[in-house]
Amino acid sequence: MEKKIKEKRKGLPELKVNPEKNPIFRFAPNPNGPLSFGHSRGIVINSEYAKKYNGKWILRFDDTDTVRKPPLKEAYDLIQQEVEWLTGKKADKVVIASDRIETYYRYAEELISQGGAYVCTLSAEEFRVFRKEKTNSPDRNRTPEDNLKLWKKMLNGEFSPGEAVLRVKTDMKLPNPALRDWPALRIQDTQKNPHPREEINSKYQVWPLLDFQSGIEDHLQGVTHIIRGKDLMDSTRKQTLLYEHFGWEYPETLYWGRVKIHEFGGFSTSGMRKSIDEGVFSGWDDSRLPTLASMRRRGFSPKALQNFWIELALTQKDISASMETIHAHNVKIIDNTSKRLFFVKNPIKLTLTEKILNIPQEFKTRIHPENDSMGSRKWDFKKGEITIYIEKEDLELAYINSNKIRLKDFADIEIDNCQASIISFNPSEKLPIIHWVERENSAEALLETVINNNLKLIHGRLESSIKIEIGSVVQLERIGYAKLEDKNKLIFLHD
RNA sequence: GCUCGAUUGGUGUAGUCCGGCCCAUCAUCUCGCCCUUUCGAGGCGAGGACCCGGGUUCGAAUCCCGGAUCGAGCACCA
Repeated sequence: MEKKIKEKRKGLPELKVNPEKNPIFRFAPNPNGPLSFGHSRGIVINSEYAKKYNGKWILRFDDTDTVRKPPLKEAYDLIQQEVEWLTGKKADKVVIASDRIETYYRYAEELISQGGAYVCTLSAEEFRVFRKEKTNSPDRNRTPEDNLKLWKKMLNGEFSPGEAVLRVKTDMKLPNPALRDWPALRIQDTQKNPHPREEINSKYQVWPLLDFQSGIEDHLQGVTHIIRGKDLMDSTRKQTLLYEHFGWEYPETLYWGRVKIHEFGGFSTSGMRKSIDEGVFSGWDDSRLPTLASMRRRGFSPKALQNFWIELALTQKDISASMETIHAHNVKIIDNTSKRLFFVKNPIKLTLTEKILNIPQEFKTRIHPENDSMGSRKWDFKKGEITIYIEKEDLELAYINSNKIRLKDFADIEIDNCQASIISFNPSEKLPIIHWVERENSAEALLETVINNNLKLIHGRLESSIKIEIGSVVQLERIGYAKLEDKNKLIFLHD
């Protein structure tokens, strides 16, 4: 009698691994743009598993469509940088499909020679009828020799796009229509649509399709586990059929479901690319875009994204998550190190006089409320009278509190027509607490944020008592977290 | 239409293989309260779920049958 211990699983589920060899994972984006937030799931999951099982993971650029999803030249480098940012290190290996076209050709030829593939000269539309009727294409019975001749013609440019395609022989009676004699390589007019990588350009006009390229490459790289979206389930089945022709063993395969983020509408990489070109967005790192570039720019911690995806784990369920969850993860990481600062939006100027109580020489408060080791921030005041700024909205808040309000960490004041005076240093009444700045200890600053899906620059005054490094994330008290992008320029992260 | 796949609180997730330890886990969320000179963080408490219908069984979130719903694929896209 064995007592079964049920322990709650935390993090990623266990994988079937062969103890004899270290597993190899891969993530294969199309470099038709930098990475989107959605891509980060594939990177996090695959790299985490590689780490967990002491394996490797390969970053592979599946850049084999020069017409509909043309690769973006800059994306190759950008993606590698983003991967490094997200995982904290470079991918263990980088493979570019367009560098390996001739390898794919060799396997295509081998498959033709074995009678496992044939050149089909039916148009896509014509073939659709055969697929539907479960009948063989008239080209299916050609000998391997004849197919090889036609294949050479494809390579020599004797066919135009759509006139010939290499199909993997499966079985036209297969219940799943997607699997019936699926296309492996097709012709693209690379004169008209050259590959953006100069070394490739118009060099090839016969290009593998995803199922073929990916299937061959996974085997060549010794990939042991494929973890990808469930939209690629049929791809697994197609590739399994291809592996049977070659006598290869298909890797362990797992899937994740679709993810919808409430706040993001439907963005496709190609759609974003178009909008950026048209000037609708300022660039790939526009705050409104669900790209890694945008999240990185705003100051998200890569660790937060990792935790988010690990928590969602690996299920085939279609899920719909909210940015709030990601924010919650991020706050946990950044809060402890984020310096507190006052930023007054739409500042209203008030003169603080000594009508009731005198103004002290200085103002001092902690940089972080719980973390004393971060020290304090201090403002020196001139004697007699100083100029302070509060938010317009907060002035209204004072009006509904008999013109009284509490300046955070400082004093209760009474306001009388742009003149204010300290009525108490201790919180004497339950007054609303607001943030504020003093003229000599603050500077004009801009806060970039998104309002109603528009980019807005909010003018304000930022406390200048402590030096904030450019690129670091601070908490603007009562507003939210923001990153100092430049001197006197902040970009809003989240609240 | 055909072929896959999924279905646990508002949102995610654990448990489902090997039925009892599950009047169902954890996180997020919402609402209270506490602490705090932030609308931040923290603490405490509360709220809220096994898609439906049958069956098997002493016992079903878990096994079987049927249905519903959602999603994906059926591209010379990835």
